[in-house]
Amino acid sequence: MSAMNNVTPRVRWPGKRLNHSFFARPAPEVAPTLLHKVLASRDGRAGRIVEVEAYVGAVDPAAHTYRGKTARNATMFGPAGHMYVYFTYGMHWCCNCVCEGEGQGSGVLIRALEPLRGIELMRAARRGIKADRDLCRGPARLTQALGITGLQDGIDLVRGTEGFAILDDGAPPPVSIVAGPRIGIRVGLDFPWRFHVAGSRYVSGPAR
DNA sequence: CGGGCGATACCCT
DNA sequence: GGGTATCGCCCGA
Repeated sequence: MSAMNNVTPRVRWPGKRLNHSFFARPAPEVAPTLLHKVLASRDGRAGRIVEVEAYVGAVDPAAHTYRGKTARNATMFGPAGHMYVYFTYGMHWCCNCVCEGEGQGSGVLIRALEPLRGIELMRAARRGIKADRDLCRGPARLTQALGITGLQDGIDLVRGTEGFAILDDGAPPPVSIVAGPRIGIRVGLDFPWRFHVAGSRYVSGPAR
């Protein structure tokens, strides 16, 4: 019984993993195509992506990478398809997928999920919050629901060998996508790089 | 459903 | 030392 050291159950991915070239494009191009894809954990938790924001190094004053590479943002300058996880407001983790190519510092922040699977695990991770709607509505809520922290900074979402992956489960793309300014920033408001599924109850911010 | 407010620790100037 | 890619709780409607 040498497998006793791994306590976490591993389930089959509920979809097929995306390939590297999907992420190797400019973030504002990748972002809307991530809607209706699935962010999944190997322990069975999964949610459909319904809201994202693109951040682009060098030209985007709202991006963490705007002023160049630092210890905190190093992952964003790495290979596309990896996960950049950062800590904010003294208590919250948020996750992005790195886009374009190495050295660019661009990526897509995942802002909200519609819970699909492992909902009881999500509820436990979210201190028993009852409403499914509130489990993953917001970038820090979804990381908490899926168990994502700084430990996952830099993991490969394409190979999926480190516990998390982004999948295509065959769901059709959204019928309608809303683009607008990003949330929670003071600069870069002229870029319409927030994208969400029109009419989704699982999107953060004021309901449309 | 939406606004106001406090909590919190790390990064970078 | 200032600012932060936020959240939960409270309140009123």
